[in-house]
Amino acid sequence: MSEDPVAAAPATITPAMQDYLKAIFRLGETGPVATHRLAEELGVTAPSATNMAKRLHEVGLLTHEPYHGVQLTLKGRQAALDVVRRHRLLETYLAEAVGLGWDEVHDEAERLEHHLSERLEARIDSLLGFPATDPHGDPIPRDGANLAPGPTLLQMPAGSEGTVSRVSDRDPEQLRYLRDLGIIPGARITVIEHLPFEGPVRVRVLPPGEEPGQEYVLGRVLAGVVRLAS
Amino acid sequence: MSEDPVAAAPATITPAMQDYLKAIFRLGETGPVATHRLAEELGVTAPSATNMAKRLHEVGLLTHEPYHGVQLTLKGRQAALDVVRRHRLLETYLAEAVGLGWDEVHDEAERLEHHLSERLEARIDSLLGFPATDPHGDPIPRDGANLAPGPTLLQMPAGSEGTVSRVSDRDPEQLRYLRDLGIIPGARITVIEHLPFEGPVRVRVLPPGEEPGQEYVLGRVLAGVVRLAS
DNA sequence: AACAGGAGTTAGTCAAGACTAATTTTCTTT
DNA sequence: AAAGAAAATTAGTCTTGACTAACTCCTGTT
Repeated sequence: MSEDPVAAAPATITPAMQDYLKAIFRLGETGPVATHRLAEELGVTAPSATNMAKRLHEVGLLTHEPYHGVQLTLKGRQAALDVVRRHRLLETYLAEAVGLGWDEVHDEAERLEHHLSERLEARIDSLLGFPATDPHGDPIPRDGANLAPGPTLLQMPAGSEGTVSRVSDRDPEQLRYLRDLGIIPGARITVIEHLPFEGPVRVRVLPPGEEPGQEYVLGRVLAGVVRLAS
Repeated sequence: MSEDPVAAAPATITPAMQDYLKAIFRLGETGPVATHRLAEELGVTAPSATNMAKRLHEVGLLTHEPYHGVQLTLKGRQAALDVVRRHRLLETYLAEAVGLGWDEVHDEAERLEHHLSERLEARIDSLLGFPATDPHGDPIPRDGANLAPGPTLLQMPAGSEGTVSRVSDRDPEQLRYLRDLGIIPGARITVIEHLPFEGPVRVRVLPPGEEPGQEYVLGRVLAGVVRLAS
């Protein structure tokens, strides 16, 4: 009897968890994040980071490959975006409506971001006129969609599953090829494994409507062009 | 070496401690507070309350006479007033500046009150023009000064008339109901009669600005929650 | 190919704060 | 004055999230 690898929704994401997710999001734009970098970023010891990594892995917010760093799952990425959104919205509000200095807002937002209800978040957003960026010019994520175009298959750890959101439209040849494989927006896709030495990616594809699902191996160029919904 | 009986300043007062102090302050206007009342108020079990009482005693925020309840020390009372002040200031701000409804502000303030920096507290106070009372009519403590609450409708004899000074802010349902009746701070109210056998109370209400006045019958719970200016 | 040193993990501890179960005090009622 | 009920406490457990100490894995040198 082992844990479900496709872990259920975490009942609640504690403030500490939110801080870790946010830090991983910030550090992890390009690949896995080493636990010691995480520890350093958060000002905790290395074992604390490992420990939290294990727990976040268990609730399915990230994947933790022992000795090789952590990577957010789609769910984890969404949760991180939620926190970043609240943080930047608060910074904007504190600067514009409350009149705090732009050097003061970060610390205040850091304390409040974990305790903002959805109702209050929405109200502040609307009072500010749905701003696109915070006072430092950083974009404020909205609908989980805007900030990032969504990760490519290359960036997703083995085992993760998601829905294809878009496919680069540059090369008609590529597009036709991918369409023949059923890799089109809306298709469900599972990353089975990354083959070693910068190798290709094995995936299982479930085109919308079709059932059995089919396995393919995609070269890195192709895998880097397919993005999942974030 | 043992603990100093005249305990030193507690390094930090945790959010949980703040909630206990606030509840004791609210319940303890007249003498010691029984731990089971405290537990009930906070929605925890009796042992949890006893346990926290012991810890707060150790850091000198209250005195705990085993089997005979707790009482705030001066330091504890001051800490409680700080929390109450932040709570009521936040309620006022959320209602006046953010535009939340008077039945919504309590819950939001409850979440944020533990994470308000002194800087932000002072800024909000000044933005509001140093208000004396919150939207429910409760006084906002300042410099540790506090005020006696007026009598409730239950305590007023038939025939007496007065102005509503404050309404308990605990239950949004109650608040909406009372507001619909025009029972808000500033309304004129006359107690017509107390119905027999612990019965409800008949009152006439004159909301501020409105004229004719209207008669209602209030259950004892509701009547016990509406206070008149003293 | 061995190995040093750094990164990562395991094991064990601690404090806050909640819980249940069992026990003790105090109060009320006959 | 004794019995029961109600209130309070003790004892022991659990979870979260941090820590130190000790061990293991990985990698870049020689």
